[in-house]
Amino acid sequence: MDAIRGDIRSSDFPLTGEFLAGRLREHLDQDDLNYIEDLIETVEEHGDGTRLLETGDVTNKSTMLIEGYVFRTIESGDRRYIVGIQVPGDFVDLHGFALKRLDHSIVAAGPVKIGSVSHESLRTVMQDRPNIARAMWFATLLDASIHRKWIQILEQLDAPKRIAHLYAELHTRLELIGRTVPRALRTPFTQLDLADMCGVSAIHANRAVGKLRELGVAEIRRGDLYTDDWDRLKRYARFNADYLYGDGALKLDEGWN
Amino acid sequence: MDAIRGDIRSSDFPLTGEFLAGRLREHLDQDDLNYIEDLIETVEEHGDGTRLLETGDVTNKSTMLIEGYVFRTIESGDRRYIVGIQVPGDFVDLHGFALKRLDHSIVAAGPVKIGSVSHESLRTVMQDRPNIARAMWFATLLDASIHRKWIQILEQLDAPKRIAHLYAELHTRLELIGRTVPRALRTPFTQLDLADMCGVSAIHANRAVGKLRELGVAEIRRGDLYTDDWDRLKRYARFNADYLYGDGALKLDEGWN
DNA sequence: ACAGAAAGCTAACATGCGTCAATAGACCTC
DNA sequence: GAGGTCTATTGACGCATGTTAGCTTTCTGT
Repeated sequence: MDAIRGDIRSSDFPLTGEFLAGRLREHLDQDDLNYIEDLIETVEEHGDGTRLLETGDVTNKSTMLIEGYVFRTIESGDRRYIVGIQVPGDFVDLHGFALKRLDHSIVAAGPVKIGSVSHESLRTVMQDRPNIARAMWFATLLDASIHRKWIQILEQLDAPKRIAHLYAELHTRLELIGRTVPRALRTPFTQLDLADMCGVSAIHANRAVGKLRELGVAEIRRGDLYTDDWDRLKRYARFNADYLYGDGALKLDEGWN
Repeated sequence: MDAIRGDIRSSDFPLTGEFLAGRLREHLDQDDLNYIEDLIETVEEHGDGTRLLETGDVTNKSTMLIEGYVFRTIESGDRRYIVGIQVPGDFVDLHGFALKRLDHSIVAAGPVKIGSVSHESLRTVMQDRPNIARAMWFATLLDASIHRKWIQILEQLDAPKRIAHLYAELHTRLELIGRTVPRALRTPFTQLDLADMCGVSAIHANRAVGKLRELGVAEIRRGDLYTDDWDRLKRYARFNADYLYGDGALKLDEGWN
């Protein structure tokens, strides 16, 4: 009830359903997808920077991102560190269903549309729809796999390559939900956002963006990336998409329940 | 069957059960713990550096660490990046139960003792013991929380503080399973291991260890850390244990099944 | 159209970290 | 206990990144 804060611009409009359940999609049939759509009880829009969930919050519902991007952030000192990004179709706080309090905050990156599912409904899912429950567990494991990749990226790459890798990852994730356009990737990220994702200062993020431009790898303007050659960008960033399990590596062959 | 490689030094000896199920422990009763102990079908010992599981492996059993430490590693270029550490009582590849292939490797850090649970048994657990299934899901969510903290640490701290934070985390995790000694924390880590965890060169890890010594924060000799003042070390590393959910933040108050 | 605010850009200098080279200490094997 | 190997250590130099300061461009609201 109080977990969602910020300015609500409108609410209660229809879901497209087009990409609903995002990466869970290929593991589920139409019946499952309808079932998930029915779980969503309320839909809201929020503006840029809205703090949707706060570190330490105890929730009684979970949030699915329908439109836009959100950041997972950890605050320390007086600075913000971005530890993850979610794209449409992702549940942003499924872990809040099993863990009492949240270990990080969720902040809107640009305008967002979100749907809410009560934990009570999720409990019913766990009971009645093992397929969907399994797909949801898969989704949290996929988040963990992405976290591990981010750790490696921070350990291995310099700032320009980190930024390139970030966009490469987003491009692949958006491809998986059919949300890409040919030669660009549009985001509302500022250079400060990029800096907070890459663990560098805003000024150095600016240098890094400049280097990508200079090298001809990509042109980034106000968050929007333009490139004629995604393959080159991905090679430059040493990007390998395996960790995103785009081929649907959920074990469904052997029913558990 | 072939997922476990390396030199097996002995096998088939009794479990102590003392810390069995590690961080799951406080969420389970003695009956549950006995049940888990019975799940473990084989116990093996392996030497330092043994590659227990390989990126891309498809497994039909999951591994619990009983003694020692293991690294989660991602290899890229010709270098190894450590993206996580497990301590006794942790399942190291529960995600291999839901995901077809593994996104990273598991390598023994020093000598280890591990137990194996078949995925067939786990399927039975999911059906018959919702309490335990829940605790296992919790364990994978806790891993994700630790991953997020590592991301933040890499973004925020310099090398000396990263090393201090690493030992602070291990100290707290070992406390949770009753495995600490007063003024020290013994590990088999080399400075190269520390470097691969912190994303710096081995030489810089050496400088960082030197700085901790110089500052009087801690003395690290061949992986073993000595300090008279854990609080000071934790303050120096800006360590806050909340992300480890040591108070047992699993939502058990409302049964799901 | 204008003014203020937010975001992007540039330069100069300090520090963290990588690399190379060389040495010293610890452990292992015989 | 001698030799070899792995690990730890030190110094010199260069690049990556942080910090401060100031400036320019773009957005936004009126």
